[in-house]
Amino acid sequence: MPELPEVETIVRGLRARLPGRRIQEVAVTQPSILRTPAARFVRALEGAEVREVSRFGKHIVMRMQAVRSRRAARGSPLSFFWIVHLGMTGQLIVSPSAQPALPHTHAWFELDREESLRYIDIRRFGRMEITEPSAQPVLPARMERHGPEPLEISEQEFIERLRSRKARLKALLLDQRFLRGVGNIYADESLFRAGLHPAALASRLSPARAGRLWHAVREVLQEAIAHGGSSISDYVDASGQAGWFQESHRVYGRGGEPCLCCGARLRRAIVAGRGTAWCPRCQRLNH
DNA sequence: AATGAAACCTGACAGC
DNA sequence: TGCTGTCAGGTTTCAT
Repeated sequence: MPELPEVETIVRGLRARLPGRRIQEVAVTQPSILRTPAARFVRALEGAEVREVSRFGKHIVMRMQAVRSRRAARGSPLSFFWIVHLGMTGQLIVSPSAQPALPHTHAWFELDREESLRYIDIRRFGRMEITEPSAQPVLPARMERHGPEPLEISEQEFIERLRSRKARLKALLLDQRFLRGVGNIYADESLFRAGLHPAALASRLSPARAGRLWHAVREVLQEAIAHGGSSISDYVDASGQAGWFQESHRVYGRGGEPCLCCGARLRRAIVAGRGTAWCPRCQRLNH
């Protein structure tokens, strides 16, 4: 479900309500969503305080201040990361505690002021974990292998990175080790805006065309964030509101329909293992 | 290094 | 009505 713009929208919502608050009670009813053993997960989070909410690619990263153990009562406070990946259908929503749990609610975090944070995930592809408490907590090794943030990488670095790879553009944009945060919707939308074919080989791209892709990716992601993300079926922000960038999709979900630019019939096929839509006239393979 | 397929899940929808 | 097959915003793992 959620790609960078959706996760960013959720993070902004959580950032407005969570920092400074303490988790009073944790209930996990579906432990398979956890990467950390359930007992350790619950023990670490109960009583811990949210210090900071941020995004790392498609991950929500919350820096938590650990409960002071009696032994470490005089040391400096320890913190750890609480990391959430929403998979395809995950939702993290702050609701009044009195509100009954919706179906597929797999974890419940009771806050103060009669509010609770719920984790809902129909398909259960999402995962949560916590890291070791430390004065200077570190992200899991798996995440350290991710590529740069698409909105932070410079045009020059993007062009070099792109042209050093042989894969198809679509496969690269989806590869989190190349760039972190782009998924199927924004890969297709970016390629359309750059006028590049999804199956074009990265190594054969001219610097100018690679630069166009850099601009297109930024533009699409920034516009999507400004529109609160794309809601296809499940995505909602931290207060349960849908986004509206799906109204601005130019190719995603429009296979068979006319191109908004030239009127040609948009194509749809599997590229890099994922459903892909593009305009055969605006996005040519041979340049 | 790159690609493809399969696995992990539920729900919506099309077709019969 | 109900069955079957296909598809869906993602990632990981394994074989080639």
